[in-house]
Amino acid sequence: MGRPRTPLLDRERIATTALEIVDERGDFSVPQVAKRLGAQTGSVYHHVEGRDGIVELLRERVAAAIDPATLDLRPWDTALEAWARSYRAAFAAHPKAIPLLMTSPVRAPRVLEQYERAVALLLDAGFAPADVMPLLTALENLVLGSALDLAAPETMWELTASSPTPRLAEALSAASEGRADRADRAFEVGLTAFMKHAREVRADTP
Amino acid sequence: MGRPRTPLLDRERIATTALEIVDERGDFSVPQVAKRLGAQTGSVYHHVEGRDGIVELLRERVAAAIDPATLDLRPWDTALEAWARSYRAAFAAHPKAIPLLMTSPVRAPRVLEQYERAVALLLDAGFAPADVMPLLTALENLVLGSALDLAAPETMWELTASSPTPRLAEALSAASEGRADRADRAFEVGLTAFMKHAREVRADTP
DNA sequence: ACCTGAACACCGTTCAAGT
DNA sequence: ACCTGAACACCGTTCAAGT
Repeated sequence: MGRPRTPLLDRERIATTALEIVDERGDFSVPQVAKRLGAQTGSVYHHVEGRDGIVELLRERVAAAIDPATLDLRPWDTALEAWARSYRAAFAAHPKAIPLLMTSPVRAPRVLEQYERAVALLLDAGFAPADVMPLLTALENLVLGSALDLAAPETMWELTASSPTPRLAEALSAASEGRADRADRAFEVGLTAFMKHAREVRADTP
Repeated sequence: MGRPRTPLLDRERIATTALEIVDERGDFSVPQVAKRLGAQTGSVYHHVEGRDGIVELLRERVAAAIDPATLDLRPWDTALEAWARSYRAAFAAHPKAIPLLMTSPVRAPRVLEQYERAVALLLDAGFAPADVMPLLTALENLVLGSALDLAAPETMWELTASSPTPRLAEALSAASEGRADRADRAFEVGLTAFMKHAREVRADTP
């Protein structure tokens, strides 16, 4: 046995396969990845820092879909809003992966760089330095919270006869149907609220 | 062996022990719970629907700390804001448990009942039925997203020399120190924005 | 009814041994 | 350098057998 002529594994293929499995099943294991690539479980550890390393790879993969060009837009609020939408869309493309990726925030260099540019955007727009991080963190919370909603089970609001909830039923039927639709609308509400507040904070900055 | 004179296990003790372990280690296993209660692993399955059942128990436990009396406050915006704060505080009391509980939303009868009352609060305050669920879902996203932030690792913004981020560093040093503090401020920003938006939506409702 | 003890299939991780 | 094969400690879950 030993080493094959052409390598079976590399970080690229491991990440692709793991994401494939997660998209299908909502989770993955190292043996599953290895088997799908025709290798032994142990071999994976020569390319990647354990299971956690693969998860981090997935985080970077998904985050790579965030469009950095949004931050070139002007004025600042158009840019920030477009960035937030692109950020959420990147996660929405892999709904089953969201619980796995959500545990810790994306801190890959590529994303850190975008935060750097988002900070510059706000500072150059006239925001007070002390206001910038709380605003960006709140925006990140909004994006991740809404993405989590996207991953929630479909029968979220199963109304049982045991606990009567007539007003909730009324509000639910008045809302549009479909869970993606519902999640999208909630995101829009949150984003609208955030952007409006951000504009006011800037207007109040001397 | 067989059955002891006084039962070793019940749902109550299983939940308490599991939460204890999660608070300490950030995760738990069925064998760990059993061992701490002096029982065999298999015995746990006589009281609880597997590991997932225990997680659901934890969700209910943590959610039980949400103060329902907040929803009795008036006017409606005071009530809604107090409820959101209590909701988040319930999760904040068990930061290490958050990633475990976040995967699916709390849908225990006790919490569903509170949503029923929150819906009634908004309907009675004059909100349009179609606006209520998007608003409440957005508020839930805000609470959960901010709770997730609370569970994030401490060294979130580790700035490496490899990718220079001077503006980010500037914004970070201008913000107050401490991760809990930072997370709290971001939550306040989000909550302020949301409440302001909700008041405007109501004012625009005929 | 409640628990034991053993079994099963599956993990994540490490490491000597091979080419 | 890259992979195998085997090992280790640990899972979640089921179930006959005991009292």
